[in-house]
Amino acid sequence: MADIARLAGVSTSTVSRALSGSPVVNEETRTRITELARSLNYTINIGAKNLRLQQNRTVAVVVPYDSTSGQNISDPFFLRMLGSVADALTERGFDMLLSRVDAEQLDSAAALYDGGRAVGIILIGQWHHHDQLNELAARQVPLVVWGAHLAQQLYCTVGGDNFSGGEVATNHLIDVGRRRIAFLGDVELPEVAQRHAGYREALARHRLPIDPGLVVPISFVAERARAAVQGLIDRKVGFDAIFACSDVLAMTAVSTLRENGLQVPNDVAVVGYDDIELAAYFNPPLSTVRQLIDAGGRALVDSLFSLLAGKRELPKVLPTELIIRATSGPQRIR
Amino acid sequence: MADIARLAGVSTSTVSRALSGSPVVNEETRTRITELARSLNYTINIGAKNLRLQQNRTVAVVVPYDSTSGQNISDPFFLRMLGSVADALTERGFDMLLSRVDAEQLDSAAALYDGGRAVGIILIGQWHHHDQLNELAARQVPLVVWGAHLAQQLYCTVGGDNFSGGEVATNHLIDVGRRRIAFLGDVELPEVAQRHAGYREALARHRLPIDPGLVVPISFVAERARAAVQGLIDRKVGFDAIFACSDVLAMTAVSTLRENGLQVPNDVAVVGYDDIELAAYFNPPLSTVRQLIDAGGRALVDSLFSLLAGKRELPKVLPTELIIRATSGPQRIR
DNA sequence: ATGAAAGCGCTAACAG
DNA sequence: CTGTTAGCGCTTTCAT
Repeated sequence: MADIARLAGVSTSTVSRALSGSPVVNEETRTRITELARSLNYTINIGAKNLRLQQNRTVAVVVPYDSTSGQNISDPFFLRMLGSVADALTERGFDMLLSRVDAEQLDSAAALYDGGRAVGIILIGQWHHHDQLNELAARQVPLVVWGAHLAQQLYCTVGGDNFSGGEVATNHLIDVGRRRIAFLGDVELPEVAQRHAGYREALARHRLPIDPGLVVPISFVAERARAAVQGLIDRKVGFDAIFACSDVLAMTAVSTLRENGLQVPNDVAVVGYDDIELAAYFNPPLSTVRQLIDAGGRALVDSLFSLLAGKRELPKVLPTELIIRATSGPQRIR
Repeated sequence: MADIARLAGVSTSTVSRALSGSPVVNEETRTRITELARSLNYTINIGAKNLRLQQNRTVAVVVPYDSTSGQNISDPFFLRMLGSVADALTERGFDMLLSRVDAEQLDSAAALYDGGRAVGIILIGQWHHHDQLNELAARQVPLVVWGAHLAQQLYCTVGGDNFSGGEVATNHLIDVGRRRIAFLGDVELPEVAQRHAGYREALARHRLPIDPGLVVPISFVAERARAAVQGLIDRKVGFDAIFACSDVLAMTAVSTLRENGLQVPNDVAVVGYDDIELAAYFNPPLSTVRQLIDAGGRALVDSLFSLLAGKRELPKVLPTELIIRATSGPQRIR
């Protein structure tokens, strides 16, 4: 900037004013400075500007990784949510700092805020870290989390209606004549727990027994789903439907069933969760509970900005919708 | 920091030294200061530190979006590549600034570098912007691009061996008895163009005719693939195989074929590209050309750091591997 | 072992 | 309309 000033024969103040489009600076001088800056590929140093102005147009988006369970960033749902948040942030003219932090040390995510790196934090996936998140919120860290709304929760969440999603999916499976419905998903995770509650509610309403042997606790990793479904078959638990907590799990389940000579939906009906793009093109097309990904990303960003504006932001629950395709047809009588 | 200094009864210099672990500061003072900082949730202001030190540990990762073609960030391959780059950067202790910039104005990506926001740029997807990228490289912007290696290219690329990928896939389809192989992909894109060259090479080597009517130029969007394949069928072009330039396109194609009463692989064999996780669980399991995503992300980051170290970095071509599953079996004689 | 002072690149009073 | 000056939070000589 000093260079530009020297070359233009003015002071740095004038350059600063010209470049920020201040109306007070002479028209001719402004164009001269602007030209000069462009020709030198000069851009304002945002770091210095931020320091001076005590401002910041960056949001940290944190995708925790669980080093122990090998939970990584590869599930299409989370990845798409990331893209959706990126778009919403871009629309508002904010930069996005993407951070992978160890889930055991979420405080290090807060450091991005404490250190002035970002004005707030969006966390994608709440996993097991309810308490840590509450601590951050208690410290007034501007924070929005994609996940389930829990009791005594101090932080703001945005998420799908997991209870209803689980309920609607299970009701549907019962409607098509299924009685022994397996549940695939890690019930330790708040979102999955609520889907499981919806699942139990639907069973109870229809006076169907709840068999713990039908609940298979697996994380969102395809390879584990294969093993889990194989185990279900080998143990001869007896089941005529699967409700899986992600489409990837559901597709893996279908594939494993077929390898075992079981037909979908004739022998076993399957419903997934998320409605990722490929669900419609799967064979058979996958019945699933749709989550509003784009609306979700936008809502996360909206909530964060409300928070920053000093408003007390309530958790948001987005509607889910059952999409009935071919994997959940009625049972064939044989 | 001034607060800490006051509370600890020392000067800011001492606090700075203590917090950066300088050996010169008194043991007792250091612990006192460290404790104080922790209890106040104080973190060094990285912006100010960077300004003073003229350094920076941030890399900008740019995912261009093509507003005209509706090309968005949703293809699983690009999303996973993003995750892979994020991991590689995290390992090196660098932050990742994720930017969605309009593909028509890639210069704005360079602004992140010019403005000291990032030490370098990783661009995921070269699309049609060869010339713009060359300009940036000519300006000495540290830049690494995921894409195809082109002639007279000044910037550094990392990419798969697209020619070989196209050739191997096509050879395989010919080996299983196919003669009329449709090509699905936008040949205007450098990567796809090279796959297409490999495709032509394989056909030529087997003295098979190259029918331009079999080339369907579509971008990486599932919905378009459905229309394209439908068009191929309606026009009665006559084809017994499809080579698609992404797994999403391939899966959509399989789905569309089936809707039209065509069997895969009996009537039409299909080979995809990328080998995304779901390819193995598709029905039938999808034959595809595997790209090394994790190695790719790592290589992008490695190349950028070499560049930053002042080395002249050559383009890297990663091997691809044909994964034969069930969608490319031999043609059934009827 | 610690403090005082200067300066990284920028902006915003305040003068002129 | 433009220049001078001070200071954002930090590190680092140079003294003490």
